[in-house]
This record gives sequence, structure tokens and C-alpha cells, in this order.
Amino acid sequence: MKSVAEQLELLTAGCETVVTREELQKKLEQGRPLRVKLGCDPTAPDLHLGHSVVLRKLRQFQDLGHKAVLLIGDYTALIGDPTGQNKTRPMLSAEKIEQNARTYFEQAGKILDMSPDKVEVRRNSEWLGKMTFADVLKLAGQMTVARMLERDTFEQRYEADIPIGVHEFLYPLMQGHDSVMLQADVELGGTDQLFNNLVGRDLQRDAGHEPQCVLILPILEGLDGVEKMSKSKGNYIGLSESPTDMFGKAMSISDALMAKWYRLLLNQPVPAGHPMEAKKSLAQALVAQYHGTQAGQQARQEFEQKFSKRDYSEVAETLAVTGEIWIVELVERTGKFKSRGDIRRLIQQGGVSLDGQKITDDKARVAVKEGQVLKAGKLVVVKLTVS
RNA sequence: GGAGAGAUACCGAAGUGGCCAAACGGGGCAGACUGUAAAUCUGCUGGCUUACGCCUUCGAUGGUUCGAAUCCAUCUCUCUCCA
Repeated sequence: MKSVAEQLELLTAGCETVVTREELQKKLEQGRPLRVKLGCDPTAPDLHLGHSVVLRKLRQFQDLGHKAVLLIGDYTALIGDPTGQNKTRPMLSAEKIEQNARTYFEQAGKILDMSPDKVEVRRNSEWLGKMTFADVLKLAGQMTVARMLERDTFEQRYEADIPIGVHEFLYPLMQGHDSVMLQADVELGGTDQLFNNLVGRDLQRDAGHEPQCVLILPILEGLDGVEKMSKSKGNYIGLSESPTDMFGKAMSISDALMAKWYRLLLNQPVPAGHPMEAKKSLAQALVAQYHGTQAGQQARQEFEQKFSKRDYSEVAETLAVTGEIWIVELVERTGKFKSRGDIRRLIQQGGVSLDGQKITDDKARVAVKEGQVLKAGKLVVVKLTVS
């Protein structure tokens, strides 16, 4: 067991905001396992590196002997959230939610310790589903409109004339109420969760509990280096992606972004030396985290061969085709493109080559030979086999 | 409840009867250059069709017209001011 000072140092490292350090220290001094809450969204089961930042923090708590309390927001997902901003969030069936939750745990398990004594899984329908309208009013009475409007996402939307549904004011309260019910000692979240988590403190205090500490982790920018990593923006690396894709995507980030990824994903400073070498180390370490050390080395070797030496002999992915085939169809078979029009454009612009020879005629038929290598765009390289 | 403004492709934003698959900017993709970085230059950027061409798209539904993103009606949603 590490000392309180060591724990405190470790746990607050990398956090953007800690509310408050003193309180956390006091809780740690009590010497009992703390209950560390993290809300999971059962509508987005595809976890990516962005989610991993907060999950890794939670893992740190676990490793120090504390308990991860995963809260599934099944009640809100069941009702749906018709917020103007994100269109109408579809109502999810109970089965779908369960299925998503399972997928979530499967992926979160790559980071968290999922052994029963380290994790507690709860659903907020347990208590929210039983509340009466009078209970809701009582809850709502603990908050004021002015305070709600302090929240910057609300403030911004209000200023920008973007609609805000009244029910949206209730979400922070629901989330805060969850903390009361769970007797959370600590709540983790991304920067967008600061307000919600602080509401939890108020409600806990009103309920006569000791308020939870709030640890806010920074947002991880996605591949583009500007926007927050998210599935809808397509700028993410999924936790379940293949070593090849992970490595390739990681290599495409900007040097400026690399430092932040090092800090948030590896808890390390950028090593000295050539930025490209540093990036390779980053990519390798990431692959190793999710696929093992060996896969990390392999991915690196494969990458260096493919792109640095332009030697495609070791390409792992294969595609079986029959003898002669129309080039557009051939590329389509890789399954990585959304439409034929897209493929045509790619071909016309010189993005497709066979054994290093560009094919720019989108009407061409090609006679595929065993072992030829097809390259389409930056990321797709496959070895062809004739069947 | 009253008065006004608005809804265009991934986003912002032009377009007010045919030349509109829809200007321009951003984003995205590709090529050149590189380190699959950045910067820069160039091209592309609804779907199907290996051609001719066809189909879907300007909030929704109907209508006027040879012809509608554009005109009319109804509806839905949003914003502002007033009560």
C-alpha cells in the first residue's frame, strides 16, 4: 500500500481539475477503499482512445485498492433525449441497452480490472425508475435556473440561440442524484462533466453525505488534432481496432498533438530525438496496450516495411479474387470505401496502384496475379490471392 | 396568446421559376513534396451506371407550372420582441 501522499500525487496527475485536493487527501487518509464513480453511456458502445483517458484513471484507483463503481445510465437511454442539438436521440429498448452495456464492459475490460471485488456495476433505473413526480419536483427545487445557466454549454447555447430543452436541466440533477444513491466518494469525468459532477456534491451535501471529490480529465483531441475524439467525427482510434490500423492512424497525427497523447495515453513525456521516432514509439506502445507487446513490435515492423522501405512482401491482410477483374470492383472488395463513386475518384486521382504501378483508368480491367499488392489511398494495402 | 425572422448538401453560407447536384468558404479525401507530421501547390468532394444516361437531395406534405430550392396552401421545428 502506498502512502497517502504518494496516492494523492499519482491520482491527481494528469487531471485538469481536482475538487478538491484537500478533500481527496482526507478521504484517502481514512484508509478505506473509496467508491469511485464513472458514468457509462449505453448508447455508444464503441470505445476509443478518448474514453481510455478516464478509464485509465479509474484503473489507477483500482490498482491502489479502491473500488470502481460503473453506473449505466439506462434510465435516460430508455427515455431518449430529444435534444435539438443532437437530433433526436433514439429511444433504446431495454434489450439494446443491455447489449450495449455488455459491449461496453467487454471493451472497458481491456483497461479496467473487471474482477468482482474491484468493480461494482449499477443502473440508475434502480432508483430513478421509482421516483414520483413529487420526488422529481423536490429534486428540481434544489437547483436554481441562474445556476443552471452558469454551465457554459447552456450559456453558450443560450447565447447562440440554440434551443435548450427544459428536461436538459434535469440531467445534471439526475446524475447528481446517482452520486447520492451510490454514496460516491469520487466521480471521474471529462471536462464536459464538471458541472454535472459538481451538482452531485451539492445534492450529497443536502442529503447529509460527505460530498464526492471530482476529478476532471482533459479532452483528448482526435486524429485531426483539433476536434475532440469522437466516433461521429471519424477522428478516432477504437480500442478494438487491428494493430495495423491503430499503428497507421497513430502515425498520421500531427507532431503538436503527439505530446498530448504521450501525456494522456502513456503518462510519459515525449522522448527526445526525431519526432518520427517518438511517434513510432507512441504507436507501438498503444498497440502494445491493447494487443500485447508482441503485436506492438509486429505492427511497427510491418509499418516500417510497408511505408519506410516500401516493401510490401510482408503485408498481412489478404484478399482473394478471381483472375481478371474490373479495377473498381477490386478496390470495392476491400470493404473500406463507402461508394463506387468514391472509388472512381480515388482511381482517377492516382490513389490506386497495383504492385506500385498506378492505375488511373477507372474503366480498366486487371488480370490479378498471385501475390500482387493492391494499394488504395493511404491506409489500405492488401495482398491479393487468386482463387 | 400576439407580432416578426428563419429552416439549403458534413458545417457555415449564396441562390428567389429553367444555364442548379446547387456559387463561395471550412472540413474531408487524393496527388506532388515529406517523416503516412506541419506548411505549400493541384484536383476531387450525393448515389447508381465501366458508356448514353437514370435516381435521390434545398424542414414536411400537397398544389400551380411544360418546368420549382425558388411561386401558393397547410403543417412541423427554431429564434427574437411583446403579453
